[in-house]
Amino acid sequence: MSTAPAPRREIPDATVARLPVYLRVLRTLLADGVDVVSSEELAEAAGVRSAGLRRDLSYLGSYGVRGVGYDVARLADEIARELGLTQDRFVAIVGMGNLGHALAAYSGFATRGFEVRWLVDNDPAIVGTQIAERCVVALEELTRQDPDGLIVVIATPPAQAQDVADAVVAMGVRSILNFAPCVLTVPDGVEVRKVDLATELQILAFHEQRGRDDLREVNP
Amino acid sequence: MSTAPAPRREIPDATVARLPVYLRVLRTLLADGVDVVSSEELAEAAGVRSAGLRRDLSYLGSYGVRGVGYDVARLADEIARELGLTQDRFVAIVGMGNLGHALAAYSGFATRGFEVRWLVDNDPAIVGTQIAERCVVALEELTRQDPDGLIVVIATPPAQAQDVADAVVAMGVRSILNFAPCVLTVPDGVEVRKVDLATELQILAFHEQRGRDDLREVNP
DNA sequence: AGGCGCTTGTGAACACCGGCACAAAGTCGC
DNA sequence: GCGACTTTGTGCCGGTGTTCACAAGCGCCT
Repeated sequence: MSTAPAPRREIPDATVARLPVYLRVLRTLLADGVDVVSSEELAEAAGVRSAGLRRDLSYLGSYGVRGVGYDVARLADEIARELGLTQDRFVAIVGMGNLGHALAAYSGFATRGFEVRWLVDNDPAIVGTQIAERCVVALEELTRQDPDGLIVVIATPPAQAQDVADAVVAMGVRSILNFAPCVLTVPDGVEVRKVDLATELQILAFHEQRGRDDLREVNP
Repeated sequence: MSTAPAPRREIPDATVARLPVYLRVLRTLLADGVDVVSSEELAEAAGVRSAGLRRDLSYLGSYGVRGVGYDVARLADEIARELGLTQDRFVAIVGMGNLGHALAAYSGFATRGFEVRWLVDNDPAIVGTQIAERCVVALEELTRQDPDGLIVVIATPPAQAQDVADAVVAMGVRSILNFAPCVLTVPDGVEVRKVDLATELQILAFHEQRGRDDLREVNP
């Protein structure tokens, strides 16, 4: 089954976080008919330095050709394989409020290889209705499904997020994307990534203030 | 107006990214009537180690009392001040598709001190309509406003994101939160943070695959 | 066939960050 | 007033990530 000798190298987290960006850029290039790209060009398009890009790619193996560059299609395949996108991945969105609703209708998941298969809510008034051409089910229903390759997106109010996390961890889910502004406690082996919109704004606010203060120092 | 001598210390990015979390936890504690908290308790609630928390807070100054802990209200104020939340901050959301729509209706902004003041779209069929009790305006209208303290959220399709960024940078905006899956190029002094949902899923997919591979090694 | 120019892959130095462990400093009880 | 206890703030170190700079390798041209 394995097509390559599997370098089985340890890939740093920082590199893993950038691989999806490279993959997106590569697929854009592919759609534009570009078949070879240099690290300089790819780095420019991905918003990183070329040296860092080459080091990132070196963790995957030696897929570049010196004096030429990287084969776009080949490199895209290798990154997709490393990210585990060769097998099917499914998404369940829990919490059909404003955000969950928007995520259910968001087309960006499907175009990047993720099928939104379950929409979940506990409000009896919502369970059974259709959202984005999919039927909303109760959490109990979800927990009876196969957790293999399933990623759960939590878009509930913060008060219910931990309960949802506990339930899906119990059914065997090991990947959670949390939009609720709260800290989730999960056992080892379960990966949680959080997206907190207000936090992002506050980080921006800090930098904007610092920029203004710096300006004030030279311009009192 | 400055109550403290302004330590003017350099705060590491990693610390800045955690301050909003501390602030959120502190305000929850405050609402529960807790007025003093130890680094151990606060770290537990924030999902970090106590030593790291103390180091983070030490960049703000010495606001703890040895043998006792931190005054919750005082510490929350200091963090809010450091994050620049003492002055009013406004948000403009550009792109009223699924995501923009949900963000406009999302209550989490207001509760964390950000007022969504402008909703923007270029579709003439949408401009002038009401979303979440606010009138949608054209991008031209936004660029005539005062950029001071304004944060622009880009929720357009990727093809238009760079144009929007160029326009708001030209009007003087220095903080952008980008939801479009593309790289934005901006001048120095402009801060861009990106939130890419598909990227987050791909990172989770990688870790899930790695976990499965690791399992296979001991369980062939 | 051989040299030349271009690009990759990586060794090494550097900056950053997280954690341990402990001294400094404050409170509480008597 | 003083000693014991508690908790903060920080010096130090190991690991991680990033950048520079260059040798190695590949294709092209003559």
